[in-house]
Amino acid sequence: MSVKLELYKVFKEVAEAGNITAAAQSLYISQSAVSQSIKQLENELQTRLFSRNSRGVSLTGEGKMLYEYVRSAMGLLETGEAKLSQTRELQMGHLTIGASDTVTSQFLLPYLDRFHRQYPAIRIQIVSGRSHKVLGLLQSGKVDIAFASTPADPGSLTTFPCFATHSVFVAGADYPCDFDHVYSLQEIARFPLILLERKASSRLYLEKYFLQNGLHLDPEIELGARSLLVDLAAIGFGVAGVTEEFVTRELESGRLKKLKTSFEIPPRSVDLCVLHDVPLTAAAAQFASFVKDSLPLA
Amino acid sequence: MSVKLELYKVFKEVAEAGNITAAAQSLYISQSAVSQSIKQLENELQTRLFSRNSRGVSLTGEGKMLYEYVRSAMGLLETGEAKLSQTRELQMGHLTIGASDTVTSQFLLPYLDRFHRQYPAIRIQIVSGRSHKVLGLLQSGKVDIAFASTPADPGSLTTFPCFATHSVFVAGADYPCDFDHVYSLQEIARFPLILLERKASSRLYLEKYFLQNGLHLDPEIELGARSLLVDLAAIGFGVAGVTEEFVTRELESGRLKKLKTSFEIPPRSVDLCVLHDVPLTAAAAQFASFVKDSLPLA
DNA sequence: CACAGACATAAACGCACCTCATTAGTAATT
DNA sequence: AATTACTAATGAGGTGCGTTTATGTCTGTG
Repeated sequence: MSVKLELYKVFKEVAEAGNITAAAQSLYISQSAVSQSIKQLENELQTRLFSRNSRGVSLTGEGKMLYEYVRSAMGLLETGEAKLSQTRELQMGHLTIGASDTVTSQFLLPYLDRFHRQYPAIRIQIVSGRSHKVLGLLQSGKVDIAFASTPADPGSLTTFPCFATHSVFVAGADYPCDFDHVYSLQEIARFPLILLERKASSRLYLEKYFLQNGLHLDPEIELGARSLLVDLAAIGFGVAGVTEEFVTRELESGRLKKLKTSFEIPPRSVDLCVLHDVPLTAAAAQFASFVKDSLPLA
Repeated sequence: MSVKLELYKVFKEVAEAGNITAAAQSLYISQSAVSQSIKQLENELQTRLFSRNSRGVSLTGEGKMLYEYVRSAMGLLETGEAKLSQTRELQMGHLTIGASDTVTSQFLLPYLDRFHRQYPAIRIQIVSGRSHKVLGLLQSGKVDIAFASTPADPGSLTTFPCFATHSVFVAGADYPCDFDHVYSLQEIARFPLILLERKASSRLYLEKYFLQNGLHLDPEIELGARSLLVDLAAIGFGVAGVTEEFVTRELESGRLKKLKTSFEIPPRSVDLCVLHDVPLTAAAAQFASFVKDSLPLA
């Protein structure tokens, strides 16, 4: 291995360009320099690596063989450097996540915990907001990564389904209804309903589902915050349409009870969203990996 | 990958020596040079790779990680170089030859035998086919070297006449003709003729020759394979136009007999063909030399 | 405290590599 | 056939850069 390694860099470039002049431009050096380098490499290896023809150069059989090794070797060095820069950046950087409070507390907390434990030097910032708001923040670069319900138009986003949410109907344990009865859509619609305000995506989703079945949802009460909704349902104000995953605590404690239904509203997915043309910061990439890797491999 | 690759060579040596001074000796450069190289590498990667202590240096965590990549990469380059030198010394590699079955068995066999005996590590592959087919294979790089009847258009080929073939007319020993009579072109043309199919180059050559003398060849029987032609001629079906060199065995055994002719069809040459702008592999060059060197120096 | 051994630093040197300029071959124009 | 436009190769010369030499600094050791 006495060959000057720089020559391999040139070799690789020329092999890929198939053209010394073009390779020289890629390398930001003169054509002459590249030509000399190739000549030198061929001398040192005592092997013809390229055949010269009028439209450029092409690898000989031996050249092809060597190229495979060189390409792999360069690849290794590159990934080595990449890993290095990643770990370096994970020792000083920040990560800004856009997600709703509920998603954060119900789904993300364990990942945030682990991530912070492993990379204590990374400052984590969480911007709360509903789906369409955090997607806006993502587009404008205010957050590195966002969690949102599957957006209608993917646009410049790359989405990755992470968590499933199920819409269910609940009521306070004392509410005068039959918790053993299996309710139909119509029966549910006739209850005094407690729903989130109309701009909440889960509310819209629910409405859409009922509308597809010819039913109009006419809530008794509309609320802006999920906690209020839970409170009102708990004191027996009516039947609340909520996301099951966000009221697990209340269901377990018995404060709320789920109504049996004859229908099942298709689950909605909370997606990890990133801008599809902007490379992630090391921290963001790492956090995304954390989440993705721990998902049930659907 | 803007890092100067030479630095990795130094890095690897230092990592393995665990000692800058020792590494410098291994690299046959000064301690200062090594020290500066490591410093430069650490700067360019913006990462501490070694921790300095009084007895030398040792890799940091990041350094260890990087070292694995560098070691593998260097290993690849080394084995690449090794393979290259093996090929150069004909200790390995392959040789792909395009030639017709007849040329192979009548002309090439002894060379193949000698070559394989001398360079047993070279894998030899022979692709069979007619002249224009193997020339196509040559152009497309499927074979390193081809043997074909002198092609009409040399194009990007370099050809080298190797073997001469003579077109003659033969018949079975019992065939009712006068084997002492000297036949003219016209007389030959009047026989019931057995010829190869029209796409065979030897057939075309024969036709062309007769046409130049104002005669049209109208064969009784056309065949695709030379062996069939021999069989039919042997059982007295007619007079066959064949290449003398390909029926030597039958002529010697007396199964076929040659008709005397007043004319002599100019011999055709089987040429060794290579692409004129692509350097040969070591194996191909060597085989070509084998063939060329043993020819009667015409 | 002096000494040895290891790495870091400074400065000057000299060559390898680069740039520039020209030559030369081939293909595709007209 | 002459022209144009590619290509790669070659020659010459200047200089950036990695090297060497020399010295400094730190740590552990007798």
